[in-house]
Parts: sequence; C-alpha cells; structure tokens
Amino acid sequence: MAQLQYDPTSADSILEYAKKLSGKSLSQAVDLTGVAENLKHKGDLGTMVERYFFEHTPPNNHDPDFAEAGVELKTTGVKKNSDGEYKAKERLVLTLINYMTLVDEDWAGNSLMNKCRLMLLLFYYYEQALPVYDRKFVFDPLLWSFPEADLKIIEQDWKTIQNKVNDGLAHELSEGDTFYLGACRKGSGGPKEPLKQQPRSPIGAKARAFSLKPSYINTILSAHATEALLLDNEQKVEAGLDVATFEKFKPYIGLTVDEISDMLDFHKQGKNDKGFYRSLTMRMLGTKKKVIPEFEKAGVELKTIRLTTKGMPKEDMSFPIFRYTDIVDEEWEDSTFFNKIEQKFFFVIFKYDDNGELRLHKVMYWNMPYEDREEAHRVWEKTKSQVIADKAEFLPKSSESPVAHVRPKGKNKEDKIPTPSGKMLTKKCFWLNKKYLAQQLKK
DNA sequence: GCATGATCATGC
DNA sequence: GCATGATCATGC
Repeated sequence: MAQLQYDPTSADSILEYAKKLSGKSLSQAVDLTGVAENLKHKGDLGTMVERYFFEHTPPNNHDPDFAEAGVELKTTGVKKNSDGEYKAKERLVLTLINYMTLVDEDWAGNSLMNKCRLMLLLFYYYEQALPVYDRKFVFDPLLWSFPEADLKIIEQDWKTIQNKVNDGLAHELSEGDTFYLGACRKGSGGPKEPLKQQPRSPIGAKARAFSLKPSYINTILSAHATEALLLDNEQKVEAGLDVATFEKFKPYIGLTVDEISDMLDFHKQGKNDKGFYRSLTMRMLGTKKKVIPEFEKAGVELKTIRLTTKGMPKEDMSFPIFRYTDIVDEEWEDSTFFNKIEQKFFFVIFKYDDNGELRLHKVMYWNMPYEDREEAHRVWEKTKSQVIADKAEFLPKSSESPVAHVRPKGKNKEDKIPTPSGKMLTKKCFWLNKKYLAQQLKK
C-alpha cells in the first residue's frame, strides 16, 4: 500500500489532507473505478471517505475513527433554504446508544465524549438524485470540538437521557427531551426491526443514537460558513471565482430587466425603489441577502451600473460618507475611500437599448489603475486640506478632476454633521465621475 | 446635456 | 437612527 499523504496521529495533518475534498465529491477526489458500483451500503459516505480517501481502517471499538489523533470523522448533508443560506439537511448522528451500558457510565469519561470530543466535519451538498460519492463537499472541512458553554448543556442532555433509561423508560425517549444532544431514532423503523433490551424494564425499546440536532448543526454551520454561494458548481470551483461569477450571470445576459424580474419573481416595488437593480443582482447571484460571502471574503465591491444607449453611466458612483471631523486626522491609506478603491470591483452593467428597454449588458471585474488612484488621492488630500482650512463648503467638484469628486449624500439637505469648527454641513461622500467610468468600461 | 444638489428604500 | 447604494431633480 502506498504511503499515506497525512499523519494519522495528527489532527492538523488530517484536517489539511481533508481540504483536498473541498469543492469536490469523493468520486472526483479519488478514483472509485470498480468500487462504486459494487457497494452494498451506498448510503454511507463517511465510511467511503475513510476507506478510499483516507485509506484508513477505523478501530473496531468505541474509540474515535482516528484513535491516535482523537479525531472522529463525520460527513453531514447540507441544503439551502429559500434565502440561499446553507442549513443542515438533518441531525448529525454521533453514536448508537447502548442502553445496557449507559446506565453504568459517568459523564466523566463517558463513551460518547470519548469518541466525539473532537470531530472532523465534512459538509456535503445534499442532492437526492446523486449517489453519495457524487455529492460535493461545499465547505472546507471543520475540525470541531464543543465550546465549554455548550458542553454544559450537552452534559445535562446526556444525563437526561441516562436518567430516563435508568428509570426504565428507554422506550419513551424522544428528541424533544433534550436541547442540543438528542436521542434520535436509528434503524429501519420497520415492523420487523428488533427492539433493544433495556436494563431497568422488560419493555423493548427502539434503537436510538446520540445526535446533534439540526438547529445545533446550523449554528456550527453559520459560524463556519464562509460559505460559498458560488462554490456549488464544479466547473466554477476549478476555474476560479471570476469564471464562477460569469457563469452565474450567463443565463441573464441580454435579457430585459422585466424578463429577469419575471424569471426570478422579483419586481420593482415603485418608482423610488433605488435599490432595485442591486437587489435584482443579488437574486441573480442566488440570494435574497445583502452580502455575497465570497465577495466579502475576497474584498470584492459589487456595484451596479446603468448605461445610456451611448454607453455613458446614468450616474456617478457613490461611496460611504465621510465625517469632516474624521478626515482631518486621517491619512489617505486609512481612509474609507482609499480602502474601497484599492479593492477589486465587480460591475453588473445594465444598458438601455435603442427602444429604451433596459437589459443586462455584461458583468466584469475591474481594478482601478494606479494613476487613477493617485488622482483620487489628490482629490482626497484637497478635500482634507479644505476642511482643515475651514472651507468645507467648497470641496472638489466633478469638473475639477477627471476621476473623482465630492458631493452631498444624505437623507435630505437637513441631514447634517459638524465640521471641526462646529459648522453644520450636509453629509457628503466621494464619487467616481461617470465620464471616468465610461472610459474604464470601454477597456 | 451637464454639473451639482437632493433624496429614497432598505436593512441592521 | 443611521449608513449605504443608488437614483431622482434642477438650474444653468
């Protein structure tokens, strides 16, 4: 047998090796030729991962799968809810409950925690139609142990279950008895399924397993999910984030806004729905939320742009407001504006056609060229020096720079903040000139 | 038609 | 209550 590519006695090494599965299915990660079709238990992805990916045989006792590293391997399914968030497909089964021995255990050193204290969680995207080995792992694997605070609850739950068995009520156990740790049904459930013996009662009890409830898994997920809305498509993962994004928009390119609205069942609310094109864009990306985690993580600034028939943006591009009292003490490289324009941008561009119909024109990534950032820097310094000179009413106009300017941005003209000298002026922000954007978009 | 001023809906 | 992204409005 070939040398293992990880150290089975080291949890970190196991985790690092497991990352090779990210974004792939088991069948993509290892060659299962001649294996998959002969499987008896096609439902057990965890066993297959252990055998064919880790090339490891778990111990035949109550120790964790990787006994020396103390790591228990778990695969668990996730799905998406209507908001595009990943949620647990179901509870995570930890280990079967042995009613006969449970009553003699103490929490200290109990067999459940002995096995599951440290778990390597592999989240795969649940698709019913696919065999388990073709389902993709959508996040990086997570090496996970219970936080102290949770462990208290788990301990109480464990004792609740133990007490019930001790009271001769194993057959009455239900998941609702407990909070995080559940005693879930395990087994076929059919009429022929043999009942389990319990120590304090002659009544047979159905097989149950210790499990973590879906809601609990969801909290683990949301903490871990630097989730990949775009990561669920294999070609995208292999080709990178940029291709992934283009693929997302491909079906909509060239369509009118009305057509896209109909497809996504999301329509403009009223004339003043100024966030509409952005919201629509988010829907095209598959979420109803405000942020795209992958963009967040990569620091990508999403902006929507509407072009006139002639290719001129309808509007300048705004950035967050600055405070007069802050900018005087700021250095360029600490400023919000600097930090924004340093980022990679992702433009979603709509364009009016000759019939006045707005269509999704194209999407593109964009970085602001260095010279232009220097020009923006100049505008920023000018702004700062004007505020210092107590001339905050007179800030760089769009006619003063080919790249950027300063302009009001507030709720209305009464929406004011103080200058260092105490004058109240309308809130303002930096803008990129639409003419400048027009030039850049042509490149 | 352009530059500049003013404002809106949304979500946290 | 307020920042944000974006759009609307107006005067020259």
